[in-house]
Formats: sequence, structure tokens, C-alpha cells
Amino acid sequence: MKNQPKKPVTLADIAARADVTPMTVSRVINSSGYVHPETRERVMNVAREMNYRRNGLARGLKRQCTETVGMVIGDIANPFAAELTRGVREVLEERGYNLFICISEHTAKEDVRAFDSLADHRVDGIIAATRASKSGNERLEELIDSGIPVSLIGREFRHAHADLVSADNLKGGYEATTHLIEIGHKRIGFIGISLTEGLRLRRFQGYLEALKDHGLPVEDGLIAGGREAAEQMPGYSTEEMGYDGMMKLLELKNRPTAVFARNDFTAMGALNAIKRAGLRIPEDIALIGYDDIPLAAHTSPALTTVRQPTREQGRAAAEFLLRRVEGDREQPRAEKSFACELVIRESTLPAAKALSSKNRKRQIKTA
Amino acid sequence: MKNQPKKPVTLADIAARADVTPMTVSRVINSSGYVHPETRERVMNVAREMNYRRNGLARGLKRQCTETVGMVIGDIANPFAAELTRGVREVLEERGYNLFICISEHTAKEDVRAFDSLADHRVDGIIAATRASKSGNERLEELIDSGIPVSLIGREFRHAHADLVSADNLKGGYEATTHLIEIGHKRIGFIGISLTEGLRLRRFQGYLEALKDHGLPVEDGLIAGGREAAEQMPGYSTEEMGYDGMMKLLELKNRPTAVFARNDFTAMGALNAIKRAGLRIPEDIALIGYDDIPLAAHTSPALTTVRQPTREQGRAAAEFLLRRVEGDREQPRAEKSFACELVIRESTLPAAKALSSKNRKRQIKTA
DNA sequence: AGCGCGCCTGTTAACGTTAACTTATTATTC
DNA sequence: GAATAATAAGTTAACGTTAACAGGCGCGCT
Repeated sequence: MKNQPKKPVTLADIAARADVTPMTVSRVINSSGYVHPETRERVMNVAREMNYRRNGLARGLKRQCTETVGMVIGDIANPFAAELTRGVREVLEERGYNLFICISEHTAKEDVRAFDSLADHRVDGIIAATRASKSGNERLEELIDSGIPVSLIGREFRHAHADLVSADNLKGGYEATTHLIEIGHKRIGFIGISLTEGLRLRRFQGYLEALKDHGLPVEDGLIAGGREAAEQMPGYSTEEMGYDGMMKLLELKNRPTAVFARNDFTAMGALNAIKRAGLRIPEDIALIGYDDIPLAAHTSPALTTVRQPTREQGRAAAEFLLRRVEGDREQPRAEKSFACELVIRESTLPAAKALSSKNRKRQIKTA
Repeated sequence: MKNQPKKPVTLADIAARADVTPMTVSRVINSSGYVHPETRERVMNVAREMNYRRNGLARGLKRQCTETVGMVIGDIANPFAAELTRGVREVLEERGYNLFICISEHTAKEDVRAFDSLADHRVDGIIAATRASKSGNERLEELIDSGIPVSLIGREFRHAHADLVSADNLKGGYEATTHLIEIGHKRIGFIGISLTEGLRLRRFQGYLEALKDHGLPVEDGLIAGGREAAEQMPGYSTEEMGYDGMMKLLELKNRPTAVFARNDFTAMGALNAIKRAGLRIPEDIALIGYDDIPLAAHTSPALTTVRQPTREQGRAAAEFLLRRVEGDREQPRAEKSFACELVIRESTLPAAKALSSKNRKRQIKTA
């Protein structure tokens, strides 16, 4: 009826109007303890009329838990992060937790800031899916030490009391590269990384190992894209990295016959660079991506890639976290590594057309 | 030195160790009021040693503000939402606010839940960038009435005290369609929408109006994709919608010569369907998308599309919000509509190749 | 009659922080 | 040398909620 523009309605306000104590109102709102049906009805009506919203701050302060989990991701536009988030949300929702997401834009500074703001708000736990950084890791360690449950996804950081979920990207990179080698390629480029940075990227390590194991040399010239700055620069998209990187490789007098792209977006950029140069895929250059984003099955040619069970990783991280939140916070670290799966499509094997429809099937697994 | 596994450190704990009152510690932590440099030093050291983290709940409760803004988006994987978020973050960061993001997965239920959990946590304001829904709008209205500042981005909902930012997608859709008409097309399909749902989508209305204004008939058969369910179904990607929708159009005995896709992802799916059918773009079928995602400049052929100043919309929404947060919460609604820009590339005009590099320039405008 | 127990409600005291106020101790000014 | 101002702390009382405890009432059971 009236509008209450100024101060938010409190339990006490309702209590006064309904002629009970705030405690009784609290019981009604939370459906806890005994309340006479008639009283409940009356209180509920008043609460509705006054447009009551409970104060989560006060509630959290008193109850020492917020039923909220924080998640930090590097890039909001990344389908991989999106899929992780879906997995996380699935689990959290089942168990009645809310999710707050913070974005780091792939910078260490924002990484720390995100951890801080989540910790300040006393979320019940934090899921960190950002790339490791020195300052980020330090802050993470402080938080874990101070008792906040933390679950890590694919982050190169270990702590006795932080659970860890990851995909075996070393193996994924190894298999992708091996696939290219097995179909006859000897000069295989890698796009989307700088050599120095690369040492932290498992899938790139897999690439190096596969080359080594098959007696192929690593040529620095075949590794393109990913100038350091790009990592910090939100404007410089990974597609562009792929496009520019591929262009560089195409200019070589002895260009590669196959290219492994850091991820599907990079591959997408590379794919377009190759086509624009009038070359055929996979006849002139074979191409393989990583992540199996939805678009990968729909490019032309359809993109060979490596699928990691992304949603499952999100689910696992959330489950680890909640186990810790609701159980012993000091329990030893749990670790789970998911196997990757090579998804062969047309960009490496023209004959694979038959397979591509199979690879388009949806994956609705509930672990 | 010691690890404090159980209870978090409080101001009182520090105060005891540093032999001062909690108030003094508070002053040190917040750098407010007078504190003797020596005392400050001592307190700081103790705080550091004890790994103190302030309790944002208690702080927010007392100060009646959290310096945090909540944002609700429908889909985390959407580059459009990502870019909006960047704009929002830019502004918030400058002004010292944190951002918590909630995902609705395009469902009304989660939309409401997100609003609730943000409101419960007493964020200082909410930015809603999700599609309107009945229940969502109702909740939003309650929140606004109860005094929470709200900024809307492209949401079909109006309230006297909620600011509104949008792009003129009606005009964008109109111009895109007009462009196709002007280059000679008469049978123009629209992909990614159902007729019923379409009436809410401004760019689709623009399409209809343009046809009407140029004396062309609207053929239901040329409107494909977007079965109702797809909207609710996170698994069904918009790329697939584009692919499937295009396939349907290609099966027509009298197929369209040009297609307007609901967004660039849908266009991407359509593009691949067309190629797979062995047809040429734009010679056999011209294609136009919407949003100008980074990938659009890198497909082959490069995609003609409509750019909306996305980051600017995010910035504007954040600025409106903070104005309200820090000023008069009851001030009348501010509205800002951004013009869209047709970006002509190869998918509608092969001769446009020369333009495409121009269109690849980055847009770093600071409103 | 008396006991115990389930129901319903109230009281008290935090949770951790800080705004507002008070007290005490030094400079600074005329 | 007294008045004024600046500095450095402490005290009190919330912010809105709820855990824990304490009644009081009525009912069934022995």
C-alpha cells in the first residue's frame, strides 16, 4: 500500500505490525521452530505487505555462513569457462547454494582483487579457475590458511587443504600431436603461445613431448602467436591471435603441413587465415584445436579437436568444495584428473566426415 | 607463525594483542581518523601476523553499503554479455566497486533467484542484462520499490526509478534488412527465432518493418529456427540453431537469396550449413549477422553484421547505477539508446574486401 | 494429582564492525 | 598564560539477525 522509500524493512518492523517479537518473525521467515499456524499466516501477510527482504549480511554474520560460493574465472567470454560454470552451478543449485562470479580478465591484480572481495564477503568457499600467478597464489594461500575452503580447477598451484580438479592436458596435447604425426606430418606448428609462456601450458608440453618421442625436432620458428602482451590485453582476442599466428607461419618459406592451435578459437582464426590464403584443409595444412567448443563441429571443414570433460570438472570442483564446506575443512587434499578425448573431424582427416555426426551428439552425463 | 584454523581473526583479537581498543584497529585498517604512527605500525604488524581479513558482512551491516554491485546476465559464454561486463567493470573499478556476476541461463526462475541472492547480500545496486520475463520483472519491481538502485541493459521493462540502456536494435535490424534489399534481394530469410517469440525481438521487428516499407511480403516459411524450447535449453547452442535453421531454408523449393541471422553465432552456423551444401556466399546466398563478435571479421567469407557499441552500453549502465547509488535514489529514470552500425563485409558484398580491414579496427572509446 | 512432553512465544546476548561522542594529551596562538 | 585547536585514543551503542535458553500452556499418561 504505502511505499517505503528510505530504510529497508526489518524483522523488528514486521514484528511491531504483527504484534509479536522479531524472533517469531524470524521463525516464520525461516520456517524453523514452532509457530502457530494463525500467527504464521499473520506474520507472512505483514511481511508480504511490507515487501520484506531479509538482510543477508546480518544473517551471514550471525550464522557464520552465507550459503554462497564464489568463483573466479579469467575470461567471461570463454566457452570453456562457461561450461565449467554450468557444472559448478548444477551442483550448487542442487544443494541450495548461490554462486557469485568474479572476473579477473586474466590479470594477476584482478585475480587477487576477486579473491579479496569474495573472502571479504565471507562466501562459504571459493572456486578458482584462473591461471596461476605469483601474487594470486600467495593470496590464495593466505585465504586457505585462514580457513576458507578452496577448490582449484586447472590451476598450477598446490596446497595441502585445497582440492584440485584438472584435465590431463599434457596427455591431450600429446595425443593431438601424435595424431598429426601418425597421419604423416613431420612439420607441425603450434599457434597461440610464446616459448617462455608455453612452459606453463600443459597441452604445449604434450606437443613437445610427442615430437620428442617420435624423433621430430622442435623448431622455434613453428611456434607462433601469443606475444606476452596479448595475455594481458582483453581487446586482443584469441581468434586474432590464431589468425595472426597462422599468417606468420604461412609466410615461412618452409611452412608446416599441420598446425596445433592452443584452443578452438585460435584454431578458428587459423582456419580462416589458411582459407584466405587459398589453401585447403586438411590437404595443404591439417589443423587441430583444443576444447571442442560447440562451434568446432560446425565449421567447414569441421574441426578436429581435443575434448575435455568440462562440465564434469566444474561439478567435481563444486562437489569437493561443498564436502569441505559442510565437513572437515582440514581434510587432506582431494585431486581428480579427467582424461581428454581426441575428437577427429575433417580438419585432419577428410574421410572423417562419417564420424562428425557422431561427434555432434550432446553429452548430458550426470556424474 | 601459528596457524589459526578455527575462528577467523577479528578486530578484537588484534586489539588484544596490540593493546589497544578495536576502534583503534578499525581506524588503522581503514586509514581513517587519527592514529599515532607508532600505534599504527604496531597494529599493522599484528594484523599482518595474524593474517587478518576484514569481515565484509559486519562492515556492510554497519555501514549500510557494501561497495559491491551485482550484475545478472543470461549466458556467460556470450561475447556480447562479456563485452558488456567489461564496460561495467571498467567503470566500477575506477570508482572502487566490486562486481559480482550471477548467471540466469536464460531462465526466469534463475533470473529471480539471482536478483534475490544479490539483493539479500545487500549489493549497492544491480545491473540486469537478462531478457525480460514476467516473474523476473515482478521481482525487479519489488526490489526497485524497496530502494535498490537498478540499471537495465536492453531489457524490455520500464520503471520510474530504474535507468535504462539499450541499443537501437529495431533500427539495426531495419538497416541490415534494407542493406540486403538494396543490393537486390527480394526473398530474405530470418534465422534463429520463432514467429511468436520474435515479436519481442527488436531486430526482428526491424526486419519486418523493412520488408513492409519496401513492399516485400513476409513469408512465414522463411523464418526458421528458434523452437521455443531452445531458449530454455542451455545445451542447444545458437550455432546449432543457425545450422539447423539454415538447413530448413535450404530444403525449400524456393529458397531465399539472403538470410538475416539473429546473431553472429547463429550466422556462423548458417554459414557452415551453406558451405556444406556447396553454395557460395554471397553469390548464392548473402548472409548477415548481428553483434560483430570478434570472430565475425575472421570467418571466410568475413561476415557482414551489425555492431552495437556494447562496451559503451556497459559503461553507461554502470555510470547510471553509480549516480543513483551515490546520489538521489529516487531520481527519475535516465535512458540512453545507442545507435547501431552496419558493418559490411564479404558475406553480402564480395567487393567489400577493401572495407574489411577498416572494420577490424578496435573501438576504445571512453564515453 | 502430578509428571513429562510437545507446542508456542519471549528474552538475552551475541556475530564483527564502525558512527558518534567523549576524554585526555599535546601543540599553537595571541 | 589562558584559550583554541589538533591529535590520539577510548566508550557506547547500534546495524539486523538468530542460537540458546526460559517460560507457559495444554494434553495424555500413570
